[in-house]
Amino acid sequence: MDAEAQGAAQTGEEWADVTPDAARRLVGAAVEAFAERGYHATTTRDIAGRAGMSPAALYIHYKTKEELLYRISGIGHEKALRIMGAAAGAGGSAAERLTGAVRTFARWHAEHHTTARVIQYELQALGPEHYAEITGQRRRTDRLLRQIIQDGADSGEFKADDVPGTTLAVLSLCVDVARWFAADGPRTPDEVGALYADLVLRMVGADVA
Amino acid sequence: MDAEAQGAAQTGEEWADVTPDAARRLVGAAVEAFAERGYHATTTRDIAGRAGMSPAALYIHYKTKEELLYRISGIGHEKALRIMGAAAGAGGSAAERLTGAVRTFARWHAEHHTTARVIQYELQALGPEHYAEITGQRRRTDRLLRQIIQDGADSGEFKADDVPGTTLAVLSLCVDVARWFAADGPRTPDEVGALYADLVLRMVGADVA
DNA sequence: CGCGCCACTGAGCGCACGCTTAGGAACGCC
DNA sequence: GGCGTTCCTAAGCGTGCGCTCAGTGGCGCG
Repeated sequence: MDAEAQGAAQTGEEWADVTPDAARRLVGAAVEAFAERGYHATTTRDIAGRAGMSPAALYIHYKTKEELLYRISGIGHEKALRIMGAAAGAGGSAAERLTGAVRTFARWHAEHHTTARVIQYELQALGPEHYAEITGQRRRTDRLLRQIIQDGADSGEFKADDVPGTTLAVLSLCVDVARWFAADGPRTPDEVGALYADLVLRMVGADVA
Repeated sequence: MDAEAQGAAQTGEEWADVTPDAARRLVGAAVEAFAERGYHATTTRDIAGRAGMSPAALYIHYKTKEELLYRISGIGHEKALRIMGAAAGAGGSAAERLTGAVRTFARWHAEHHTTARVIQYELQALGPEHYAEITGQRRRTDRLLRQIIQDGADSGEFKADDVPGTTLAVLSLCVDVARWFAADGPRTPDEVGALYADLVLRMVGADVA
């Protein structure tokens, strides 16, 4: 499965590598609840209920409610990092790599908008050391994208005066997809990815095909 | 005071038209607290404490904690709508109007990032009818921006294939400033406005000066 | 069959929440 | 001074939270 296909594939089992089964169901239930109402407005009773368990069962698998958020954030950000890494490591011109990166990154945020919402907008609920760890993961993702844009600027392929600023804008654009995207809306994740890749290529001053 | 200056001016008294004084202090305290920790993680005791009052004093001026958020959202969105309206109503080409709109809108979200954070990311905490009302205000802002982009597309000034999609992306970009902007960061609100105006002009395929 | 193991439940602890109520200080007005 | 109004506080009510713990059912294993 190449980087392009990875984003769209298997919406079904996003948490496949969480075991045992009960722990996985809890993660799924928590993501749903956190995305819908926010971390602080979600109760452990609600999470356990959605997973078909009693409230006490949650604490067999996770020490606290915060640890659930931490696990979700870790797995989610790792996935985001892998997507960006695959795009950055692919061959081709800077424009081709940027197109791939934005298309898959934006598409992932649309496709998995519930997970993305949680990992992008509920981070502040993490404890300080967990927060710092996740922030580090996020910085690595940023760096990969910045390097692509820097490459294009260096080679003259892009006309970007402010590489860090442009990187920030591109990431911000992709991440914010998680906020507004609705599964029953007029756009498919694929369409969002294509639109955003096109818009971003213009932003960096590449020749649009 | 013209539309361009309006955004940057008087960071000090953002809530000048809230009276009496105690009600205004409560709004200020609530915005600070909501922006820092989120609506649900903020307690009425915390808000009252920041405003230098006892917890009970809050309920003299506001019926519930939710009403505080509603008032903040209403005033904030009205301000955002006025900024966009001033830019849309200004004279000049579509490119000039779009530049002004993005510059002031993005700058406002940077300058007032605490307020903006609350009104853009805590809306879901509102009750259903308050939420619907605020959503209406937001749709009016969207429409103003879309019209500018549509004008440019119609006149051939812009090359935008997907006007609603481009509008969505531009708004998303500006709004998300509130999420990442830090007052002690490397960029001033003016710089953010200028950078974003430039990036957006490229996005719509206008000739960049 | 008997035993140990362990995921799980029912009941509930202690706490902090949103919000209420009774009462009082400060002030304007006659 | 007497009185009403406005704005506020101290105290606390009822609720639902995150989390705990003693006990249990069902399973694998000899």
